[in-house]
Amino acid sequence: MTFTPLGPVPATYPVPHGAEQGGVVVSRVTLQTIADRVGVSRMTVSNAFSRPDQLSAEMRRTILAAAADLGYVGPDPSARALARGTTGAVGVLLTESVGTAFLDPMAAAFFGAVAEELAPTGMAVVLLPSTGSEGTIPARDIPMDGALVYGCAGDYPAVDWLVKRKLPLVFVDGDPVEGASSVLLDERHGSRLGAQHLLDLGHRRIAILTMSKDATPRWAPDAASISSNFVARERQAGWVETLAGAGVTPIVMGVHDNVEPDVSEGARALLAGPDRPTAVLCFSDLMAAAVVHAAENAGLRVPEDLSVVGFDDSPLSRRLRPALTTVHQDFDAKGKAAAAALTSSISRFRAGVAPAPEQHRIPVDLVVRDSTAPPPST
Amino acid sequence: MTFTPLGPVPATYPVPHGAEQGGVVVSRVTLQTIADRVGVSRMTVSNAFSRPDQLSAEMRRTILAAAADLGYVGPDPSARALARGTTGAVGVLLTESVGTAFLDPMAAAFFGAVAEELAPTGMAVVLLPSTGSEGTIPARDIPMDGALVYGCAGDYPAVDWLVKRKLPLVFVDGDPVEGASSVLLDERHGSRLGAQHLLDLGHRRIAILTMSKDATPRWAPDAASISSNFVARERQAGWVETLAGAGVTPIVMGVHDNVEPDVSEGARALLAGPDRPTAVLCFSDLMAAAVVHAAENAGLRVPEDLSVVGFDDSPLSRRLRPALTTVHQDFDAKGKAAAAALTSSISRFRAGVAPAPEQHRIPVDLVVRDSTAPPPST
DNA sequence: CGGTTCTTCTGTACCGATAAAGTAACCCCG
DNA sequence: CGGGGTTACTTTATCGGTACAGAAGAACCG
Repeated sequence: MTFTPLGPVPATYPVPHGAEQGGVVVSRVTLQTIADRVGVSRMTVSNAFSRPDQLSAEMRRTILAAAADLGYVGPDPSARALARGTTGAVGVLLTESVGTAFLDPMAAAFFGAVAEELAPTGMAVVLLPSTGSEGTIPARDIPMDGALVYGCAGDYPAVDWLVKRKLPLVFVDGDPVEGASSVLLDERHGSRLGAQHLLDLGHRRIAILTMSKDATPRWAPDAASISSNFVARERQAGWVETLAGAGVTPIVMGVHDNVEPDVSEGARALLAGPDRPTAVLCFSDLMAAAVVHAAENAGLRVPEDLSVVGFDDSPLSRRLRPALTTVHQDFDAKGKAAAAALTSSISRFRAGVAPAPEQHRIPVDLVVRDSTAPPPST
Repeated sequence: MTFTPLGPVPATYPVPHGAEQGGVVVSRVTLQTIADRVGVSRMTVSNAFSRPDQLSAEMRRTILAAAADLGYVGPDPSARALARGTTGAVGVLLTESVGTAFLDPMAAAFFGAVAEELAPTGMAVVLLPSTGSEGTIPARDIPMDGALVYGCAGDYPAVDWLVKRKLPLVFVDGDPVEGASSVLLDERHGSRLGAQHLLDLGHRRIAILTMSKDATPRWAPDAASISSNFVARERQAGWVETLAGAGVTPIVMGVHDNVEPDVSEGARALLAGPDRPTAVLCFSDLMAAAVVHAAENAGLRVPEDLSVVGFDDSPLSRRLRPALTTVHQDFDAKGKAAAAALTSSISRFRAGVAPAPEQHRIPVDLVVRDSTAPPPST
């Protein structure tokens, strides 16, 4: 085998497309550069990096050495993405601004589980800001092989782009689009358990603290003002159904975002209102924590004067004093299921096989701790 | 203006590269397809999408209509990335497995802040699993315009790939490589404040609960076993320095990951050990919470029997009973600074200007709440 | 009315790779 | 010694765009 001797390399700062840099034009190192240097075809160099079984070990060593010498890192990811038709990344779309989504510990934990589960496949997760500006729309413009839609109402514009791109999609905690896979919690069952628990303890004056469409906390007696969010709707249905079965009509308070300070304000408003409840069913542990806090400030004891039920069983709920009675969800299982559904959907797509939507439903259960008790005996 | 009439479109499921699908070959819709249909050059169609000012409004409408009719969503992101040399995504590299990183509320909040800050520029954030398998290494293979390196030791292999790629980089909470920007907390000052606070209260038997290299909690009297992590090193230095100034030698306990259940085990071990301290300086609020919990279980009152100082001032610290004395850090400012440094670095790079590393140092301060008091008077 | 400047489109030349088919040399074997 | 099967490369044909330098005609201007 013959190849030209390896010379030194200009050590100038390379810029995209070999543009000018400090007066010196640096041509970027590509497969061809290496091919020329070693005296083989470009394809052989490509194979040295991407398909080692296609060439002799010796030639591969030679090529890799030349590449290292030239400061070549590996095939350009963008070019490879175009040529191969895959990018090695999947998107995650969030309804809320990405910032607030990460303030929700359950959401964060979910992403972690997804990313973790995806890591062995070598896929990275892209967070898609729903609201790109400057004319760029991430859901439309970012290269990706598929996407997870987390907690989004189906009518969301960004969801539309993803659908139009015909990307493999998995909907998590939200209404799925027809023909796509979904991973949902058994929300309604969970909220039924919570409501039944309070009824069993003897409570009759029960409040609900949940998500609403409005920007500021407000009384939300009507279904219309409940958040159009799938999760909020399902939980609401479970609570109202169960309470109605016992002839109880709940007081409903809605807040806009499941983050501080919204939840605290909502909790305060709820307890300050007329006809104070003896128990509160909360949309999340975060809200439950806020209610406990507000109760403390109002001189109420939990659970003696006020029972509080959370939702999620986040790490927070165990740390809190009193430890929170809450509905447990397995975010790890949720993340795993979502990641698995997505990868299977992507491989079907690549193989040119028709999509086969999967519907996963993650079970939940009630964890009774110290924040609930029978109502005061007044 | 003339153009051919618009006909119907085959409604078959398109696959990458116009591959075969159920026996029918569907050629993918590209700029050329639209150009042919409308009777203009491909370039004009490209301009209709990417540079509206380059053609008449009327022509643009016509083209967009034809595109919509053909089910064309927009220029293919991968192809565009190759041609333009930019991808619209920036990476975030984490030392830990991505999963555990998201269990740390401060880390999650930081990403949120970054993503939020980046959203207006239309950039998406890619989470890079440090350990891709199957021969793919995300740090090397994912298309991106720059990256944030979060809390990574400088000798990390994935960091190496990023450096070799000559991507614009910003190092956050970790040793920066030469020539790159960095965003760091004033860690040492923070830990000094915490230590001084305990000394001022009169404590002399003080323990440190921090990160170590070992997989299981253990006594870590020597500097060598402290985590090689920049943050751990800096905080340790601040604590030890300050305590040494008062002639106090701390008891040091190290845990491997800043997540449950590691921290709980470490806390338990610390309090169960000989010569129990009257105060503990913790690496994080999470650890502080674990110490408070462990103290409770051991029948100790906080702060009467044991003072606890956290680090981070996470939302948790305010909720906890007793509310935590801790070192406040502004993760929002950190995220904003990191995002800003990265975008500026990227635009320099694009312009072909030499990099101008920025060094940001985010201030911290001590927040005294209810978890610290003078030592028991025994 | 000739010259300059817009506006609006077109042509050419990449961007940096991969897939699939083709070719030449070699090896084994009856 | 000719045919089938490997191995090790090379050739050819894309992948789907964008940048930039024209070109042709309309508009402006003193």
